[in-house]
Amino acid sequence: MPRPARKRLPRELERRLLRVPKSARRDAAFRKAIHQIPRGKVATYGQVAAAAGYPLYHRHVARLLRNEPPGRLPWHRVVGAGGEIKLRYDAGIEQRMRLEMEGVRFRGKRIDMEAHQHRFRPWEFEEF
DNA sequence: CAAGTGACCCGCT
DNA sequence: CAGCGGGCCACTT
Repeated sequence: MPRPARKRLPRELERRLLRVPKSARRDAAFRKAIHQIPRGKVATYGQVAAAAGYPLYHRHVARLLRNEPPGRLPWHRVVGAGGEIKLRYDAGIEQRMRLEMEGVRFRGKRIDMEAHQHRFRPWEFEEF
């Protein structure tokens, strides 16, 4: 008896489910969320994580941004809770300047979140 | 394998 | 407002 032909999953599905590590899926979701933040708006690490479907993963968003090669993501639009810049030294200055260039206004050390909070649309992140 | 660490966050002093 | 502790999870030591 010939071996019954084994059904093969569609390539794309297989790649997503089997080949791609979980962390890569997460990071992709994080990047996607960060790309959604428009000029002049900001979101916190925690909000990005939650919008990407991974609440509690705020630290991972930070780690991604730290490792990500510069130039691809609008990294400066991701801030700490309450609109606080978490980067230190020069990096912190740069982030603030980039935001101010986009019209983001600060009250003291913090961003005026009332005015610049980005609201994610949940349905855009229902994965696959 | 345990302990420490981080572009975090929240609650409580 | 500052500092501390606990929580979180992956990575490093």
